[in-house]
Amino acid sequence: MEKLDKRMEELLQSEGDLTEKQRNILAAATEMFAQKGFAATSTSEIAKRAGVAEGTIFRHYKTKKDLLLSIVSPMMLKMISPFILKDINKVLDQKYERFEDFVRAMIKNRQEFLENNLQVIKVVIQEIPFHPELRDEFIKHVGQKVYQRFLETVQFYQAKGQIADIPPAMVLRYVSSVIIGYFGTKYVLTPEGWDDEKEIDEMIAFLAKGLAPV
Amino acid sequence: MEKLDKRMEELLQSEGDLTEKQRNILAAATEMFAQKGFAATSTSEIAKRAGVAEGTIFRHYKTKKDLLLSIVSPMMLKMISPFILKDINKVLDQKYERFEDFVRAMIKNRQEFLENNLQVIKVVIQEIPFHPELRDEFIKHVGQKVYQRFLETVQFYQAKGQIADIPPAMVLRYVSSVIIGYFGTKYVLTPEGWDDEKEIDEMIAFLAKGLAPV
DNA sequence: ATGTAAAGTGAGTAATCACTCACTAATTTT
DNA sequence: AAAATTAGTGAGTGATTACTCACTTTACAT
Repeated sequence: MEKLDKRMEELLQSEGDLTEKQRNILAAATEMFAQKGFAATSTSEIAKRAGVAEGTIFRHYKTKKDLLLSIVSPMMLKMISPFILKDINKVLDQKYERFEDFVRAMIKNRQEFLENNLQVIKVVIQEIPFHPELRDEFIKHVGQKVYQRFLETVQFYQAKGQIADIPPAMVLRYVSSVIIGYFGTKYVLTPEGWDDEKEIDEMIAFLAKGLAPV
Repeated sequence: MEKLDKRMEELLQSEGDLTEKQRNILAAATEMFAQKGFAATSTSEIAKRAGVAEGTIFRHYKTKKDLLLSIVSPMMLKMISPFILKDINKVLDQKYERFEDFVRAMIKNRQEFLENNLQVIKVVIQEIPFHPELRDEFIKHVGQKVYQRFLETVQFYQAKGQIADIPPAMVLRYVSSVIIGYFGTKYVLTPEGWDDEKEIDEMIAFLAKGLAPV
Protein backbone atom coordinates (compact mmCIF):
# COMPACT_ATOMS: atom_id res chain seq x y z
CA MET A 1 0.00 0.00 0.00
CA GLU A 2 2.88 2.36 0.75
CA LYS A 3 4.34 1.68 -2.65
CA LEU A 4 1.01 2.23 -4.35
CA ASP A 5 0.56 5.57 -2.65
CA LYS A 6 4.02 6.66 -3.69
CA ARG A 7 3.58 5.71 -7.31
CA MET A 8 0.25 7.44 -7.28
CA GLU A 9 1.65 10.64 -5.85
CA GLU A 10 4.18 10.69 -8.66
CA LEU A 11 1.46 10.49 -11.22
CA LEU A 12 -0.86 12.90 -9.45
CA GLN A 13 1.62 15.72 -9.15
CA SER A 14 3.32 14.83 -12.40
CA GLU A 15 2.69 18.20 -14.01
CA GLY A 16 4.68 20.16 -11.47
CA ASP A 17 8.20 20.15 -12.92
CA LEU A 18 7.34 20.63 -16.55
CA THR A 19 8.55 23.36 -18.86
CA GLU A 20 6.05 25.94 -20.03
CA LYS A 21 6.27 24.54 -23.55
CA GLN A 22 5.63 21.06 -22.24
CA ARG A 23 2.54 22.26 -20.44
CA ASN A 24 1.43 24.02 -23.61
CA ILE A 25 1.78 20.78 -25.52
CA LEU A 26 -0.33 18.88 -23.00
CA ALA A 27 -2.97 21.60 -22.97
CA ALA A 28 -3.14 21.83 -26.76
CA ALA A 29 -3.25 18.06 -27.18
CA THR A 30 -6.00 17.73 -24.58
CA GLU A 31 -8.11 20.39 -26.25
CA MET A 32 -7.81 18.87 -29.69
CA PHE A 33 -8.21 15.26 -28.59
CA ALA A 34 -11.38 16.27 -26.79
CA GLN A 35 -12.69 18.14 -29.79
CA LYS A 36 -11.66 16.05 -32.80
CA GLY A 37 -10.54 12.79 -31.26
CA PHE A 38 -7.08 11.26 -31.04
CA ALA A 39 -6.99 9.69 -34.50
CA ALA A 40 -8.22 12.82 -36.27
CA THR A 41 -5.70 15.11 -34.59
CA SER A 42 -2.27 15.54 -36.19
CA THR A 43 0.92 16.25 -34.34
CA SER A 44 1.52 19.27 -36.57
CA GLU A 45 -1.79 20.77 -35.43
CA ILE A 46 -0.88 20.19 -31.81
CA ALA A 47 2.52 21.81 -32.29
CA LYS A 48 0.95 24.79 -34.02
CA ARG A 49 -1.62 25.39 -31.28
CA ALA A 50 0.99 24.88 -28.56
CA GLY A 51 3.30 27.42 -30.22
CA VAL A 52 6.07 24.86 -30.47
CA ALA A 53 8.09 23.10 -33.16
CA GLU A 54 6.81 19.67 -34.09
CA GLY A 55 10.12 18.12 -33.05
CA THR A 56 9.63 19.39 -29.51
CA ILE A 57 6.65 17.08 -29.06
CA PHE A 58 8.72 14.05 -29.97
CA ARG A 59 11.54 15.12 -27.69
CA HIS A 60 9.23 14.51 -24.74
CA TYR A 61 6.93 11.82 -26.09
CA LYS A 62 8.26 8.98 -28.15
CA THR A 63 5.05 8.61 -30.16
CA LYS A 64 1.72 10.35 -30.55
CA LYS A 65 0.12 7.55 -28.57
CA ASP A 66 2.63 8.15 -25.81
CA LEU A 67 1.31 11.68 -25.60
CA LEU A 68 -2.25 10.40 -25.29
CA LEU A 69 -1.33 7.98 -22.53
CA SER A 70 0.51 10.63 -20.53
CA ILE A 71 -2.70 12.67 -20.56
CA VAL A 72 -5.13 9.87 -19.89
CA SER A 73 -3.37 7.50 -17.50
CA PRO A 74 -2.84 9.96 -14.64
CA MET A 75 -6.48 11.02 -14.96
CA MET A 76 -7.67 7.46 -14.46
CA LEU A 77 -5.80 7.33 -11.18
CA LYS A 78 -7.10 10.73 -10.14
CA MET A 79 -10.62 9.61 -10.84
CA ILE A 80 -10.47 6.74 -8.41
CA SER A 81 -7.84 7.87 -5.91
CA PRO A 82 -10.35 9.11 -3.30
CA PHE A 83 -11.87 5.66 -3.16
CA ILE A 84 -8.74 3.62 -2.60
CA LEU A 85 -6.45 5.89 -0.57
CA LYS A 86 -6.60 4.55 2.94
CA ASP A 87 -6.95 7.78 4.89
CA ILE A 88 -10.03 8.73 2.94
CA ASN A 89 -11.33 5.22 3.13
CA LYS A 90 -11.64 5.61 6.87
CA VAL A 91 -13.87 8.57 6.32
CA LEU A 92 -16.03 6.70 3.88
CA ASP A 93 -16.45 3.69 6.08
CA GLN A 94 -17.37 5.27 9.34
CA LYS A 95 -18.70 8.73 8.90
CA TYR A 96 -22.14 8.21 7.48
CA GLU A 97 -24.93 6.60 9.43
CA ARG A 98 -27.35 6.59 6.52
CA PHE A 99 -26.81 5.35 2.98
CA GLU A 100 -28.37 8.52 1.63
CA ASP A 101 -25.73 10.67 3.33
CA PHE A 102 -23.01 8.45 1.94
CA VAL A 103 -24.32 8.85 -1.61
CA ARG A 104 -24.67 12.61 -1.19
CA ALA A 105 -21.08 12.86 0.05
CA MET A 106 -19.85 10.81 -2.92
CA ILE A 107 -21.58 13.11 -5.37
CA LYS A 108 -20.30 16.30 -3.79
CA ASN A 109 -16.82 14.83 -3.53
CA ARG A 110 -16.55 14.06 -7.23
CA GLN A 111 -18.46 17.02 -8.60
CA GLU A 112 -15.74 19.62 -8.30
CA PHE A 113 -13.22 17.17 -9.63
CA LEU A 114 -15.40 16.53 -12.67
CA GLU A 115 -15.85 20.22 -13.38
CA ASN A 116 -12.12 20.87 -13.20
CA ASN A 117 -11.27 18.01 -15.55
CA LEU A 118 -14.12 17.85 -18.03
CA GLN A 119 -11.88 17.88 -21.08
CA VAL A 120 -9.54 15.10 -20.03
CA ILE A 121 -12.44 12.98 -18.84
CA LYS A 122 -14.08 13.51 -22.21
CA VAL A 123 -10.92 12.23 -23.86
CA VAL A 124 -10.84 9.18 -21.59
CA ILE A 125 -14.45 8.26 -22.37
CA GLN A 126 -14.08 8.92 -26.09
CA GLU A 127 -10.87 6.98 -26.58
CA ILE A 128 -11.50 3.93 -24.39
CA PRO A 129 -13.41 2.08 -27.14
CA PHE A 130 -10.45 2.37 -29.54
CA HIS A 131 -7.53 1.46 -27.26
CA PRO A 132 -7.68 -1.94 -25.55
CA GLU A 133 -4.86 -1.02 -23.14
CA LEU A 134 -6.92 1.93 -21.92
CA ARG A 135 -9.95 -0.29 -21.52
CA ASP A 136 -7.90 -2.85 -19.58
CA GLU A 137 -6.39 -0.19 -17.36
CA PHE A 138 -9.83 1.24 -16.65
CA ILE A 139 -11.34 -2.15 -15.84
CA LYS A 140 -8.37 -3.04 -13.67
CA HIS A 141 -8.69 0.11 -11.59
CA VAL A 142 -12.40 0.81 -11.57
CA GLY A 143 -13.62 -2.73 -12.03
CA GLN A 144 -11.41 -4.47 -9.53
CA LYS A 145 -10.76 -1.81 -6.90
CA VAL A 146 -13.64 0.67 -6.83
CA TYR A 147 -16.31 -1.87 -7.67
CA GLN A 148 -15.26 -4.28 -4.94
CA ARG A 149 -15.03 -1.48 -2.41
CA PHE A 150 -18.51 -0.19 -3.17
CA LEU A 151 -19.94 -3.69 -3.09
CA GLU A 152 -18.78 -3.90 0.51
CA THR A 153 -20.29 -0.52 1.25
CA VAL A 154 -23.65 -1.66 -0.08
CA GLN A 155 -23.47 -4.80 2.02
CA PHE A 156 -22.62 -2.67 5.03
CA TYR A 157 -25.82 -0.68 4.69
CA GLN A 158 -27.78 -3.82 3.89
CA ALA A 159 -26.57 -5.31 7.16
CA LYS A 160 -27.78 -2.18 8.91
CA GLY A 161 -31.20 -2.82 7.39
CA GLN A 162 -31.23 0.36 5.31
CA ILE A 163 -31.21 -1.32 1.92
CA ALA A 164 -33.47 -4.12 0.72
CA ASP A 165 -32.06 -7.61 0.33
CA ILE A 166 -31.42 -7.51 -3.42
CA PRO A 167 -28.06 -8.50 -4.93
CA PRO A 168 -25.46 -5.81 -4.10
CA ALA A 169 -24.30 -5.73 -7.72
CA MET A 170 -27.77 -4.67 -8.78
CA VAL A 171 -27.97 -2.00 -6.09
CA LEU A 172 -24.64 -0.67 -7.25
CA ARG A 173 -25.75 -0.60 -10.86
CA TYR A 174 -28.96 1.26 -10.13
CA VAL A 175 -27.21 3.87 -8.01
CA SER A 176 -24.32 4.41 -10.39
CA SER A 177 -26.62 4.45 -13.43
CA VAL A 178 -28.75 7.21 -11.95
CA ILE A 179 -25.72 9.21 -10.80
CA ILE A 180 -24.02 8.87 -14.17
CA GLY A 181 -27.29 9.88 -15.78
CA TYR A 182 -27.30 12.96 -13.56
CA PHE A 183 -23.75 13.99 -14.48
CA GLY A 184 -24.31 13.10 -18.12
CA THR A 185 -27.44 15.21 -18.35
CA LYS A 186 -25.78 18.11 -16.60
CA TYR A 187 -22.51 18.19 -18.52
CA VAL A 188 -23.44 16.70 -21.91
CA LEU A 189 -26.94 18.02 -22.49
CA THR A 190 -26.48 21.12 -20.29
CA PRO A 191 -30.19 21.91 -19.92
CA GLU A 192 -31.42 25.37 -18.98
CA GLY A 193 -32.77 26.16 -15.56
CA TRP A 194 -30.93 23.32 -13.88
CA ASP A 195 -31.18 23.41 -10.09
CA ASP A 196 -28.33 21.31 -8.72
CA GLU A 197 -29.57 21.13 -5.14
CA LYS A 198 -33.07 20.13 -6.10
CA GLU A 199 -31.86 17.57 -8.64
CA ILE A 200 -29.60 15.91 -6.09
CA ASP A 201 -32.25 15.91 -3.38
CA GLU A 202 -34.87 14.35 -5.64
CA MET A 203 -32.41 11.84 -7.03
CA ILE A 204 -31.33 10.63 -3.62
CA ALA A 205 -34.93 10.49 -2.44
CA PHE A 206 -35.78 8.34 -5.44
CA LEU A 207 -32.84 6.01 -4.85
CA ALA A 208 -33.57 5.67 -1.14
CA LYS A 209 -37.22 4.90 -1.75
CA GLY A 210 -36.49 2.38 -4.48
CA LEU A 211 -33.87 0.59 -2.38
CA ALA A 212 -35.69 0.70 0.97
CA PRO A 213 -36.44 -2.67 2.60
CA VAL A 214 -40.01 -3.91 2.38
CA MET B 1 -46.93 12.60 -41.35
CA GLU B 2 -47.54 10.66 -44.54
CA LYS B 3 -44.43 12.19 -46.01
CA LEU B 4 -42.39 11.38 -42.96
CA ASP B 5 -43.47 7.76 -43.07
CA LYS B 6 -42.57 7.53 -46.73
CA ARG B 7 -39.15 9.03 -46.28
CA MET B 8 -38.58 6.73 -43.35
CA GLU B 9 -39.55 3.66 -45.30
CA GLU B 10 -37.02 4.57 -47.94
CA LEU B 11 -34.30 4.73 -45.37
CA LEU B 12 -35.42 1.66 -43.47
CA GLN B 13 -35.46 -0.68 -46.45
CA SER B 14 -32.59 1.10 -48.10
CA GLU B 15 -30.35 -1.96 -48.25
CA GLY B 16 -32.68 -3.97 -50.44
CA ASP B 17 -31.59 -3.06 -53.95
CA LEU B 18 -27.84 -3.02 -53.40
CA THR B 19 -25.22 -5.01 -55.24
CA GLU B 20 -23.39 -7.74 -53.38
CA LYS B 21 -20.21 -5.68 -53.52
CA GLN B 22 -22.05 -2.67 -52.15
CA ARG B 23 -23.32 -4.74 -49.24
CA ASN B 24 -19.79 -6.03 -48.69
CA ILE B 25 -18.53 -2.47 -48.52
CA LEU B 26 -21.14 -1.49 -45.94
CA ALA B 27 -20.45 -4.60 -43.88
CA ALA B 28 -16.67 -4.14 -43.97
CA ALA B 29 -16.92 -0.44 -43.15
CA THR B 30 -19.26 -1.10 -40.25
CA GLU B 31 -16.95 -3.73 -38.80
CA MET B 32 -13.88 -1.55 -39.00
CA PHE B 33 -15.56 1.66 -37.85
CA ALA B 34 -16.86 -0.23 -34.82
CA GLN B 35 -13.45 -1.71 -34.08
CA LYS B 36 -10.97 1.07 -34.87
CA GLY B 37 -13.17 4.12 -35.23
CA PHE B 38 -13.97 6.18 -38.32
CA ALA B 39 -10.86 8.37 -38.31
CA ALA B 40 -8.46 5.45 -37.81
CA THR B 41 -9.93 3.37 -40.62
CA SER B 42 -8.60 3.90 -44.15
CA THR B 43 -10.59 3.42 -47.32
CA SER B 44 -7.93 1.04 -48.60
CA GLU B 45 -8.48 -1.21 -45.59
CA ILE B 46 -12.22 -1.19 -46.16
CA ALA B 47 -11.77 -2.04 -49.83
CA LYS B 48 -9.41 -4.87 -48.96
CA ARG B 49 -11.77 -6.43 -46.41
CA ALA B 50 -14.75 -6.00 -48.71
CA GLY B 51 -12.88 -7.72 -51.56
CA VAL B 52 -13.32 -4.70 -53.78
CA ALA B 53 -11.19 -2.13 -55.56
CA GLU B 54 -10.78 1.12 -53.72
CA GLY B 55 -12.36 3.02 -56.59
CA THR B 56 -15.57 1.03 -56.16
CA ILE B 57 -16.15 2.65 -52.77
CA PHE B 58 -15.98 6.12 -54.27
CA ARG B 59 -18.28 5.15 -57.13
CA HIS B 60 -21.06 4.74 -54.56
CA TYR B 61 -20.01 7.20 -51.86
CA LYS B 62 -18.61 10.58 -52.73
CA THR B 63 -16.41 10.75 -49.65
CA LYS B 64 -15.42 8.55 -46.74
CA LYS B 65 -17.70 10.58 -44.50
CA ASP B 66 -20.54 9.92 -46.92
CA LEU B 67 -20.00 6.23 -46.29
CA LEU B 68 -20.19 6.78 -42.55
CA LEU B 69 -23.41 8.76 -42.82
CA SER B 70 -25.06 6.15 -45.02
CA ILE B 71 -24.39 3.60 -42.28
CA VAL B 72 -25.29 5.75 -39.31
CA SER B 73 -28.21 7.91 -40.42
CA PRO B 74 -30.64 5.08 -41.26
CA MET B 75 -29.80 3.47 -37.93
CA MET B 76 -30.80 6.58 -36.03
CA LEU B 77 -34.21 6.43 -37.65
CA LYS B 78 -34.51 2.71 -36.99
CA MET B 79 -33.71 3.28 -33.35
CA ILE B 80 -36.62 5.60 -32.81
CA SER B 81 -39.09 4.53 -35.49
CA PRO B 82 -41.22 2.37 -33.14
CA PHE B 83 -41.81 5.40 -30.97
CA ILE B 84 -42.99 7.83 -33.59
CA LEU B 85 -44.77 5.66 -36.16
CA LYS B 86 -48.44 6.22 -35.56
CA ASP B 87 -49.73 2.67 -35.76
CA ILE B 88 -47.37 1.58 -33.02
CA ASN B 89 -48.10 4.68 -31.04
CA LYS B 90 -51.65 3.52 -30.62
CA VAL B 91 -50.37 0.36 -29.04
CA LEU B 92 -48.14 2.28 -26.69
CA ASP B 93 -50.80 4.66 -25.58
CA GLN B 94 -53.62 2.32 -24.81
CA LYS B 95 -52.44 -1.16 -24.19
CA TYR B 96 -50.84 -1.00 -20.79
CA GLU B 97 -52.78 -0.33 -17.64
CA ARG B 98 -49.71 -0.17 -15.42
CA PHE B 99 -46.52 1.80 -15.91
CA GLU B 100 -44.48 -1.27 -15.07
CA ASP B 101 -46.01 -3.18 -17.97
CA PHE B 102 -45.28 -0.30 -20.28
CA VAL B 103 -41.63 -0.24 -19.27
CA ARG B 104 -41.33 -3.99 -19.64
CA ALA B 105 -42.82 -3.83 -23.13
CA MET B 106 -40.41 -1.06 -24.10
CA ILE B 107 -37.44 -3.11 -23.00
CA LYS B 108 -38.53 -6.27 -24.79
CA ASN B 109 -39.38 -4.27 -27.89
CA ARG B 110 -35.94 -2.74 -28.21
CA GLN B 111 -33.87 -5.68 -26.97
CA GLU B 112 -33.98 -7.77 -30.15
CA PHE B 113 -33.32 -4.69 -32.21
CA LEU B 114 -30.27 -3.89 -30.11
CA GLU B 115 -28.89 -7.40 -30.43
CA ASN B 116 -29.29 -7.37 -34.21
CA ASN B 117 -27.57 -4.02 -34.63
CA LEU B 118 -24.90 -3.92 -31.94
CA GLN B 119 -22.10 -2.96 -34.32
CA VAL B 120 -23.84 -0.07 -36.01
CA ILE B 121 -25.12 1.24 -32.69
CA LYS B 122 -21.57 1.07 -31.38
CA VAL B 123 -20.46 3.20 -34.33
CA VAL B 124 -23.24 5.71 -33.68
CA ILE B 125 -22.30 6.10 -30.02
CA GLN B 126 -18.58 6.24 -30.72
CA GLU B 127 -18.72 8.79 -33.53
CA ILE B 128 -21.35 11.19 -32.20
CA PRO B 129 -18.81 13.17 -30.13
CA PHE B 130 -16.68 13.87 -33.21
CA HIS B 131 -19.33 14.84 -35.75
CA PRO B 132 -21.59 17.78 -34.86
CA GLU B 133 -24.07 16.94 -37.65
CA LEU B 134 -24.55 13.50 -36.14
CA ARG B 135 -25.06 15.03 -32.73
CA ASP B 136 -27.60 17.48 -34.12
CA GLU B 137 -29.45 14.76 -35.99
CA PHE B 138 -29.57 12.62 -32.86
CA ILE B 139 -30.83 15.46 -30.68
CA LYS B 140 -33.39 16.43 -33.29
CA HIS B 141 -34.82 12.93 -33.47
CA VAL B 142 -34.38 11.59 -29.98
CA GLY B 143 -34.48 14.88 -28.12
CA GLN B 144 -37.42 16.46 -29.81
CA LYS B 145 -39.57 13.52 -30.82
CA VAL B 146 -38.93 10.60 -28.47
CA TYR B 147 -38.33 12.71 -25.40
CA GLN B 148 -41.54 14.69 -25.80
CA ARG B 149 -43.53 11.55 -26.42
CA PHE B 150 -42.22 9.83 -23.31
CA LEU B 151 -42.81 12.94 -21.24
CA GLU B 152 -46.47 12.65 -22.12
CA THR B 153 -46.46 8.98 -21.26
CA VAL B 154 -45.05 9.74 -17.82
CA GLN B 155 -47.69 12.41 -17.28
CA PHE B 156 -50.34 9.91 -18.36
CA TYR B 157 -49.35 7.49 -15.61
CA GLN B 158 -48.95 10.31 -13.15
CA ALA B 159 -52.53 11.34 -13.86
CA LYS B 160 -53.58 7.75 -13.18
CA GLY B 161 -51.90 8.05 -9.78
CA GLN B 162 -49.27 5.38 -10.48
CA ILE B 163 -46.26 7.67 -10.37
CA ALA B 164 -45.38 10.19 -7.69
CA ASP B 165 -45.73 13.89 -8.42
CA ILE B 166 -42.10 14.65 -9.28
CA PRO B 167 -41.12 16.49 -12.46
CA PRO B 168 -41.69 14.19 -15.47
CA ALA B 169 -38.24 15.03 -16.85
CA MET B 170 -36.68 13.58 -13.70
CA VAL B 171 -38.83 10.46 -13.87
CA LEU B 172 -37.77 10.00 -17.46
CA ARG B 173 -34.14 10.43 -16.60
CA TYR B 174 -34.20 7.91 -13.75
CA VAL B 175 -35.98 5.30 -15.85
CA SER B 176 -33.81 5.77 -18.92
CA SER B 177 -30.61 5.90 -16.86
CA VAL B 178 -31.38 2.56 -15.23
CA ILE B 179 -32.42 0.95 -18.50
CA ILE B 180 -29.35 2.25 -20.31
CA GLY B 181 -27.28 0.98 -17.39
CA TYR B 182 -28.90 -2.41 -17.83
CA PHE B 183 -28.16 -2.60 -21.56
CA GLY B 184 -24.70 -1.14 -21.04
CA THR B 185 -23.82 -3.68 -18.40
CA LYS B 186 -25.16 -6.53 -20.49
CA TYR B 187 -23.58 -5.63 -23.82
CA VAL B 188 -20.43 -3.74 -22.81
CA LEU B 189 -19.30 -5.53 -19.67
CA THR B 190 -20.97 -8.86 -20.58
CA PRO B 191 -20.85 -10.35 -17.07
CA GLU B 192 -21.03 -14.09 -16.47
CA GLY B 193 -24.12 -15.76 -15.11
CA TRP B 194 -26.43 -13.00 -16.29
CA ASP B 195 -30.11 -13.85 -15.84
CA ASP B 196 -32.07 -11.59 -18.16
CA GLU B 197 -35.51 -12.32 -16.70
CA LYS B 198 -34.42 -11.79 -13.14
CA GLU B 199 -32.48 -8.63 -13.98
CA ILE B 200 -35.49 -7.11 -15.73
CA ASP B 201 -37.90 -8.11 -12.97
CA GLU B 202 -35.71 -6.63 -10.25
CA MET B 203 -35.03 -3.50 -12.24
CA ILE B 204 -38.69 -2.81 -12.87
CA ALA B 205 -39.54 -3.55 -9.25
CA PHE B 206 -36.89 -1.03 -8.17
CA LEU B 207 -38.17 1.62 -10.58
CA ALA B 208 -41.79 1.10 -9.60
CA LYS B 209 -40.96 1.30 -5.90
CA GLY B 210 -38.83 4.39 -6.30
CA LEU B 211 -41.44 6.18 -8.38
CA ALA B 212 -44.53 5.09 -6.43
CA PRO B 213 -46.67 7.88 -4.94
CA VAL B 214 -46.37 8.48 -1.21
C1' DA C 1 -27.93 -9.80 -80.89
C1' DT C 2 -26.98 -5.03 -79.94
C1' DG C 3 -26.74 -0.71 -77.57
C1' DT C 4 -26.58 1.69 -73.38
C1' DA C 5 -26.16 2.63 -68.82
C1' DA C 6 -24.40 1.27 -64.59
C1' DA C 7 -20.82 -1.26 -61.84
C1' DG C 8 -16.25 -2.16 -61.11
C1' DT C 9 -11.25 -1.50 -61.68
C1' DG C 10 -6.38 -0.11 -60.35
C1' DA C 11 -2.69 2.79 -61.39
C1' DG C 12 -1.88 7.47 -60.37
C1' DT C 13 -1.86 12.08 -57.53
C1' DA C 14 -1.11 15.79 -54.41
C1' DA C 15 -1.44 16.32 -49.68
C1' DT C 16 -0.63 14.99 -45.29
C1' DC C 17 1.00 11.80 -41.84
C1' DA C 18 4.12 10.52 -37.71
C1' DC C 19 8.59 10.70 -36.88
C1' DT C 20 14.03 11.69 -37.34
C1' DC C 21 18.18 14.17 -36.99
C1' DA C 22 21.80 17.38 -37.18
C1' DC C 23 21.94 21.48 -35.07
C1' DT C 24 21.36 25.72 -31.78
C1' DA C 25 19.71 27.78 -27.31
C1' DA C 26 19.06 27.54 -22.63
C1' DT C 27 19.81 25.64 -18.20
C1' DT C 28 22.29 23.17 -14.61
C1' DT C 29 26.49 21.12 -12.61
C1' DT C 30 31.08 21.54 -11.41
C1' DA D 1 33.45 30.54 -16.25
C1' DA D 2 33.74 26.11 -18.43
C1' DA D 3 31.67 21.87 -19.25
C1' DA D 4 27.88 19.00 -19.60
C1' DT D 5 23.24 18.07 -19.84
C1' DT D 6 18.76 19.08 -21.33
C1' DA D 7 15.23 21.70 -24.20
C1' DG D 8 13.96 23.28 -28.50
C1' DT D 9 14.20 23.66 -33.54
C1' DG D 10 12.67 22.97 -38.51
C1' DA D 11 13.83 21.09 -42.75
C1' DG D 12 13.58 16.52 -44.47
C1' DT D 13 11.95 11.38 -44.73
C1' DG D 14 9.32 7.47 -46.64
C1' DA D 15 4.82 5.83 -45.97
C1' DT D 16 0.07 6.45 -46.19
C1' DT D 17 -4.00 9.17 -47.00
C1' DA D 18 -8.56 10.19 -49.48
C1' DC D 19 -9.81 10.65 -53.85
C1' DT D 20 -9.68 10.74 -59.42
C1' DC D 21 -10.05 9.02 -63.98
C1' DA D 22 -9.56 6.62 -68.20
C1' DC D 23 -10.80 2.25 -68.94
C1' DT D 24 -13.06 -2.64 -68.82
C1' DT D 25 -16.75 -5.64 -67.44
C1' DT D 26 -21.44 -6.70 -66.37
C1' DA D 27 -26.55 -6.24 -66.62
C1' DC D 28 -30.44 -5.30 -68.83
C1' DA D 29 -33.83 -3.12 -72.11
C1' DT D 30 -34.93 -3.28 -76.82
